[in-house]
Amino acid sequence: MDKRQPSKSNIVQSVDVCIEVLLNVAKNPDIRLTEVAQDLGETKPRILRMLRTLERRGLVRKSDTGTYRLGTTAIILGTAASTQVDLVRIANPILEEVGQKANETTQLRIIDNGESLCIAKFEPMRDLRVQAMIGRRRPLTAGSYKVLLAYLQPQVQLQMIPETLPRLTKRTITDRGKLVAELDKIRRQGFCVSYGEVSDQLVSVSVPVLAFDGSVIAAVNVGAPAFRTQKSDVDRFIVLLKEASSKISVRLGW
Amino acid sequence: MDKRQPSKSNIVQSVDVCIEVLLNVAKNPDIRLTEVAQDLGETKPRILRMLRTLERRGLVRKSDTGTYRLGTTAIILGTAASTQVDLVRIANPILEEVGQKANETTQLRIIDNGESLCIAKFEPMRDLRVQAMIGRRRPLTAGSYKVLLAYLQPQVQLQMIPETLPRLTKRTITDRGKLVAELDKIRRQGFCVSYGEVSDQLVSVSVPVLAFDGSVIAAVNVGAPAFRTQKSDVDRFIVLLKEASSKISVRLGW
DNA sequence: AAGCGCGTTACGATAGGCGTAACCCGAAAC
DNA sequence: GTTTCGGGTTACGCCTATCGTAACGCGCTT
Repeated sequence: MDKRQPSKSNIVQSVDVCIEVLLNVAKNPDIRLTEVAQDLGETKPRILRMLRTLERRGLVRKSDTGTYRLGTTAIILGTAASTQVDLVRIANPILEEVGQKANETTQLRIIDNGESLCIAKFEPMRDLRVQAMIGRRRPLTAGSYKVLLAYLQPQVQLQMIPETLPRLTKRTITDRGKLVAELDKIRRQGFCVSYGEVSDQLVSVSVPVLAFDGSVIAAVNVGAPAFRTQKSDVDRFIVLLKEASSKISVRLGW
Repeated sequence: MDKRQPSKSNIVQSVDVCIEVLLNVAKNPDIRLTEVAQDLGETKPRILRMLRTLERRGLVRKSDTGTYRLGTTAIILGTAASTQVDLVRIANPILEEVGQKANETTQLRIIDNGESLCIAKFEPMRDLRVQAMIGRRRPLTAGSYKVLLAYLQPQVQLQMIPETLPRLTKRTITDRGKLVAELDKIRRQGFCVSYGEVSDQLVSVSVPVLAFDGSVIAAVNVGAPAFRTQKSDVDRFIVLLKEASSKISVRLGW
């Protein structure tokens, strides 16, 4: 999969390492110099230079105990980004609308690096709700995020499905054949409902967001606790999500 | 101002340039390679390598017309950052609370590079409201953000005040002597109200967030259209902001 | 056809950045 | 108290990653 060309490349290695450092700090708040160096297999002086450079620009901040976190410049970058990435900018108000109507958590997910990645979300104001998190990754093969897989070209699809399917709960599909059959069914019906495949006691409904040529751009999703979700609710979610999906497609320019 | 030490430095220049590129793309969405190179006074091949490296990691995205925008990784970085920067994480719900009660826009601003910088905000749900933007900078010498200046050490304060004060509206203070006197008054009363100093027709109220030692960390702010803001409203805002400020101070650990 | 300007590639020269080694310092160990 | 350890930091000489020049392709305008 992840084939990085051995040395022949037109990228700047030190910059690339520095990005790794930044992402590492993002993932592990309050990490120390030595840990970063170990994680990335680099030397301490090198990482120190990188962190100092990042700190000077406010991308990371060093606490007085010597640990590193992201800094204010990263916040600015992020908010700028969410207005610049069309998909997110357009989907955000729509996710909120669906979330308000369903009174449950909604998400926008894309395929990234063989996984599904949450890039926008809405959580309703109620005590008990599904927790979503921008940046969180999930396998493509479990839960209703399977829709992302279902609309790929067959050969791409197959190479996205790993040999062994990770089992998250007892309901997770772990047989490749069964999964492919399920994907076929999803494509025919245009949505996917998952009962406790990712987390027990959670229902998840997803609908694909399609481009003009039928290729899949993203998935919109409602997640809810199973105990308060009737069949009729699921049906309602599907309708809401289908509306949302086509609204996003249109506003993206098709 | 912008003094970069000639060569003696323990930072990685290529990384530093790359950050400049990133910030440049953030500020100018849909910018082209050549423009970036010109803006930064660098050669095109160099910037091309940088952009490619950033693109590979999803920090920027190249459109099919050859323009660059921030990418999804930047969004992830940003949301991670806003949970990692203590001040922002703590202030956000408090800003929302004040904003709901005042039914006007609230902001959290810090001193950054001789300017005031918005790092968190809340906008109420009403048709006409003050627009706030994370990342937007304003001079320290105009508007109620003067509170940030008012609580600095006198000598630091003076060196933050430029020779000539930028005039934004006819109400902006442009005389250094008058400004210093005003700052003294602000420090004594503990807040600052600005009527149309930054934008005509806008009222802005700010209260400092202080550390245990009395040094200023940030400012919390309410901004509102003048026509619907009575003296009594301003007084109410001041009370709300003072509560908010001390709540933030406490939750920061003092 | 010629000219322009953008993005891109190739390549040889060089200085930027690398790792090694050593140092500092506080905390833990003894 | 001294010693040891491990974190962070500095110094410096070698080397290669990275740079800029120059040239190319290509689309659009003239």
